[in-house]
Parts: sequence; structure tokens; C-alpha cells
Amino acid sequence: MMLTDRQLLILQVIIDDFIRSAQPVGSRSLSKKENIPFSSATIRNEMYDLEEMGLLEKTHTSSGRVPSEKGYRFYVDHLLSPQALKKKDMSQIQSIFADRILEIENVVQRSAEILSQMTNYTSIVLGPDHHENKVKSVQIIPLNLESAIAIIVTDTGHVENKRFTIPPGLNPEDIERMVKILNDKLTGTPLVELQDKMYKEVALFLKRHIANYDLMIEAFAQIMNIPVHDKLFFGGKMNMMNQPEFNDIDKLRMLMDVIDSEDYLYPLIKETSGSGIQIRIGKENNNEALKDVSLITASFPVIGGQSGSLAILGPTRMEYSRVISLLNVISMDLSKALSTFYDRDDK
Amino acid sequence: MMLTDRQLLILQVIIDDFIRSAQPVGSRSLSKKENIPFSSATIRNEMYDLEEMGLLEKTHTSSGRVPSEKGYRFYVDHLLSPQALKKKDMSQIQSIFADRILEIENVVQRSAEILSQMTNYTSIVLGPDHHENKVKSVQIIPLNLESAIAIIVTDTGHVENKRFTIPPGLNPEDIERMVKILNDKLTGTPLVELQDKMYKEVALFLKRHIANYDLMIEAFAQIMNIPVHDKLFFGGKMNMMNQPEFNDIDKLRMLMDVIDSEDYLYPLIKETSGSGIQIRIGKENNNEALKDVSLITASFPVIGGQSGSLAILGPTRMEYSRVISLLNVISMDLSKALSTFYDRDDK
DNA sequence: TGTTAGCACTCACTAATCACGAGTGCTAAA
DNA sequence: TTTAGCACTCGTGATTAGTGAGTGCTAACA
Repeated sequence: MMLTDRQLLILQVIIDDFIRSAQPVGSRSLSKKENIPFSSATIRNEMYDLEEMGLLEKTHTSSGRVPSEKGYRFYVDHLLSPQALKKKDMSQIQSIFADRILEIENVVQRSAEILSQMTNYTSIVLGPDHHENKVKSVQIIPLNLESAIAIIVTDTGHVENKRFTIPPGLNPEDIERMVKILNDKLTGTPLVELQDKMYKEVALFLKRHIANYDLMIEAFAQIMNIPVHDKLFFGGKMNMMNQPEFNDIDKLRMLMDVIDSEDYLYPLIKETSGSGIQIRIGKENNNEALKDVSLITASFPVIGGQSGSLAILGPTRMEYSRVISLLNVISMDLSKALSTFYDRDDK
Repeated sequence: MMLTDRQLLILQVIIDDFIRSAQPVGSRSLSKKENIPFSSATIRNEMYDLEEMGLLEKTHTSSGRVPSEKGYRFYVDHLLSPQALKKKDMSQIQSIFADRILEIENVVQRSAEILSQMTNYTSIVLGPDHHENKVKSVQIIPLNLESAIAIIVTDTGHVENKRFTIPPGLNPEDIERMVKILNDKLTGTPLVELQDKMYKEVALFLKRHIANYDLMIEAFAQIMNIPVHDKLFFGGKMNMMNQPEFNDIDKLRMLMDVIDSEDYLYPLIKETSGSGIQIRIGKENNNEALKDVSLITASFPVIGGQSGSLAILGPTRMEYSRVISLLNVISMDLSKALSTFYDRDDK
């Protein structure tokens, strides 16, 4: 598909205009723009051709033109000039990383919030997978005779905790011994391998030292059953209400259902990891509820081969250029910020 | 205000009808009901009187009647027969408490979900204030040379953790000693008094044993700065979209803003604690965005003088009777379930 | 005296009609 | 190749008319 320069210009202006106004753009209004020195008739002819190529559409016979999905795709692939962010935007972003926040979850959550606030779209951030994190320390804190809290701290500072029932017949000394064994055996073990190692290596060892070791193993193995899905952090879930394309409450509901369930979104965002910026436009999402939205995902690597990803969900009529710049900047900052957590400068 | 039996009957039926259909109810359709043996003309006369008393309203001159806020208030105060829950409902509720869940947050979150799912309204649950919880154990887990995780476990099994920067010049032995001191001095201290005690009692003691104790105190005091607001747990935030009164996206947005910010809702729900079921209808909420919704709150005591509360937010046209029954049942169950956590049967 | 039948009246809602205007496609002239 | 001109399309908004569910009032009835 070869377009003349004039066609490129016209296509670009139409899409830019539509992104701003959400209104079909007509030949006459275009011809009035100062960077368009052609008459409306000429533009009409070009529009006709662009429509034949499938880049534009009409909402009805005599309406102005609207970009088609293919049009957006072309725009994104060929027309997008990586527009630099405004100073104001940059400084706002820096503010997330300015005060030294000390928890990963915090940084991630705040990134999501800023991202949605700056774009007015919905943002989704997935922190680095912590299944690969290694156990730093295991603690058991008895609460009373029947129950105790098990705590696992990873090398990234992530804390998992779970209450469990103390198997009968276990005395405080047993627990103390158990903690010692667990720390000896499990320190340095990645979370994913925890259950496995528990049953294979630790079990044997506990057998020798602890009465009722099987009950204890059982109780503990459950604790280590860490949820498979990492948590998605959302920002501006409600922002879609501000988009005219979702004035229809039923459409909004359908969209919200997909967002809230996370089932569909999670793999999409997860699989981005490591492959730069990805853009899914409208029906490319393969989901009825997402047919009028675009999903832009970016991933950010952190030290140690891990990576997280962030995404923006907005109407297909989205400020692609701005969103991409934002994602680029923020993903780099996140890389830097989170890498400090993953930097394993053990003693 | 004295109503005849017939007026009571008619008011009741009108409100019940409107709650179901969300449509103004007219005299003719009422007269057709089998438990209403009066002609439409008679009903019209009664309606006229009820309207004069301010219990009913018309949406326009020749429309059917709709309950006024005063009408709902009367209905709630005098007409509501505490209708027993259906078996199906009861068994669904039991299912929350059936599998022995071991974390407070879990129970609370699931209650909120079930509540919203069963009512199709939005539910809000506030767990018992844990500011009064007592420290059970303090742990410090060094991650590397610069940072460490501080963990505080309370007697209810609540775990707070925070990363902090290790003041320079502090060696592992210092930390170990510090943990011992903190546990000695702070065990049994309610969370609210933590900071105070830290500065007053613990500081003196640390001074004697730890180098750079002032930096350490500073770092640690920050950690103990536990958020003032307990977390609200929501269920079915989106359910309001299903209510015809919120077909208007602007109204929906206003409502969602109030819900999401939590500022307004928190004190309302918090202050319920200990005073049974409270019902706020429409403008009684004193908030423009909440003028078309009712908020029903209930509190549930747990052992040790604590209490939590749960709330349902729905349109003023709400199934009051059902919601109240549900809240009653669930608050009792929550009382029971959470009391086991607060039961301080220490060794 | 309370209840009901009858009737005129109101008003939201829907569908139909119309004028307007922003847009198109086509043709012919520049 | 570009543009001016023109007939045509169609969404939008205003207006109108018909419909029906509802009311209030009056007069008759039990």
C-alpha cells in the first residue's frame, strides 16, 4: 500500500483531529486548516481513495470520515512521530520517584495512579513476578495455643504471611526447632520451588527432629501455596466513564466486567514482558467487550532477568503518541526504581 | 400522623411495588391486586390523602405515585416486617463461614463480596479497628547492608510490615539486641500507643545498649506510624450500574467519586459501631451525590469491646426488608467468626 | 357517610414530519 | 490535476399529533 505525501498528511490530520474531538471530520473543515492548502473537493477525492484503501470509514452515507481500525494501525505503524513529553508531564512523573518509597507495591501502585491521572484512561501495572524471589527468612509467631502466623520474607522485601492451626502435640520448643530447620533449608529457595522442596528435602529432615512432623508439613505446605497470579494494579478504572464512546451504560458495563474479572487482561499484560511496546487496536483484542478500545502495553526489565509490565486501556481513539511516550518514560523509571529492590547485594 | 389500616395497606403495597418495578404505581393497577378489594377511585382518594401527608409523590400531574423520602422513612420505621430470609440465602451465607478461613481480612472481604452479590447493591465492610490490637511480636529481617524489613505481628494475627533503611554503623548484633529489647518492651502494647512508648520508654533503654540508637528510633518510629484509617472493603462497586436510577452516566460518576474517595463514607460507617442498624435515606445522607441512595449500616461487636461495621449502599428504592435481614444475619456471623481471632487465650 | 362509576383533563412517550446543515459524489471548467 | 458548483444524503433538533395510563372531581349508590 503506497500513499502519496498528500494522502499521508490528510490521513494524519484526520486521525489527529478525530482523536481530539471524537467527531467525524469533513472535507470542508479540513480545508480550512492552515497546513492544508487544498480545496475541500480535492480532499474529498483523497478521502475517497483513503476510504477505498480501508483506512477511513463513514458513519453514514453523507457523514465525515472516521479512522478505521486499519487506519489506526497504519497511523501507529507509520505516522506516529515519537513526540517528546512536555516539561510539566516529565516533572509530574519524576515526582513518583522523587520521594524514596520503600515498598515495591507502593511504587507500582503509584505508577498506575499517575499514569491514569495523566492520560485520563485506565492504567494497569503488573509488578515483577515474585515467584522467582528467594526466601530470605522464615518466621513462625505463635498467637495462642491453637494458631500461629507463618511469615516468609523474600530477598526483595516482599512479605507473605498466613495464619495456620498448630497441629496438636507440638510444643514451643518444637516450633523453635522447626523455624531453625526451615531457615537452614529454605533460605535462598525461589518461592516457586518452595512446596516441592518442602516435601522432598525438608520433610526428611523434620522427620528426625519433630513429633507430628507430617501434620506440620501439611499445614506449612498450604501456606506456601502462593497465588499463581500476581496482582494487577489498576489506576483510573472509572476513567472510561469520561470517554464519549462509553456513554452507553451497557457498553460500559461490558467493559468493566472484563476489566474487573482480570482473567482476560492478565495473560495479555503478562505476555508482554520483555518485548517492548505492543499495541492492540479494537478487534485485535479478540474480545467483544474490548472491540472499541486499544490496549498499549510496555514492559520494564529489572535486574536479574525479571520484568514487569504496564498498560494503558483507552478508546481506539486514543492519544497514541502521548501514551507511548509516557509508557516509555515510566517503564524506564520503573526499571531503575525497582532494580534497586532486586539488586541482591547480600552480605 | 395517624393512618387508617387501609392507608397503611395501600402505602405498603405501593412501596413494595415500586421497589420491585421502579415504575410509578397507579390506582388502577393497584385495584387489580387480589389483596386490594377497593375500587381504583377509592384508592385514588387514599392516595390523595397519603400525598397530602407527604408520604407519596407524583413525578408529574397525571402520573402514578412514587414513595417520597418521608414515605420510605415511614415504611422503614413502621411498616417493615422483619421478613425471614429464604433458605437459599441462608445457606449461601453459611458458605462464607463454612470453610475455616484463617485471616481476618479474608473473612471481611468475602463478606463484602457475598453481601453485594446477594443484594445487587454495593456493600462496604469495615473490620474491627486494629489500633487497639496488642503487639505480639516484633521482627527485623535484614535484606542487605542498607535495608531491612520490620515486621509487627499483633495478637489478632494482623501483620504489619515496612521496609526501612538501616542507619549506618549498625551491625547485625545491634539489630539482634534491638529486636530483643523491642520484644521485651513492646509486647502487649496496643498499636496506638506504640509510637509514644517507643519514644518514652524504649528510647531510654536503647540508649544504653545500641550505638546510633537515635537514628534507629527515628527509622522505627516511622514504621509504627500505622495508617489512621482502617481499610474499607467494598463489594460490587459496579452494581450501581444495574440500577435504573443510575442510567445517567453523570449521576453514576458523581456517586462513584464519593464511593471511591472514601472520605465521606468512612466516618459514616465508622460511627455506626455499636449502635445497631442505622438507615439513612436519600437526602438524610447530606450529600448531593448520595441524594438518591440509601445507606444501611450495621455493626458487629467482637470479643474485647471492639466492633466492626458493614453497610449496604443502594438506591432509595431498596429492598429494605431483605437488606436488613441480611445485615442482621451476617453481622451476627461476623461477630462470631471474628471473635475467635480476638479471643486472647494466651498461654 | 363511605364507596364507586363516569368523565374530563393532564402529560410522558412515541412516531411522523419538516427544515437545516454539514457532509458527500459527480461533472465540467480552469 | 485541481477546483467550483450542484444535487443528493442523512443525522439532528424542533414541532406536531395520537395514545394511554394516570389523575381529580362530581354524582350516584349502598
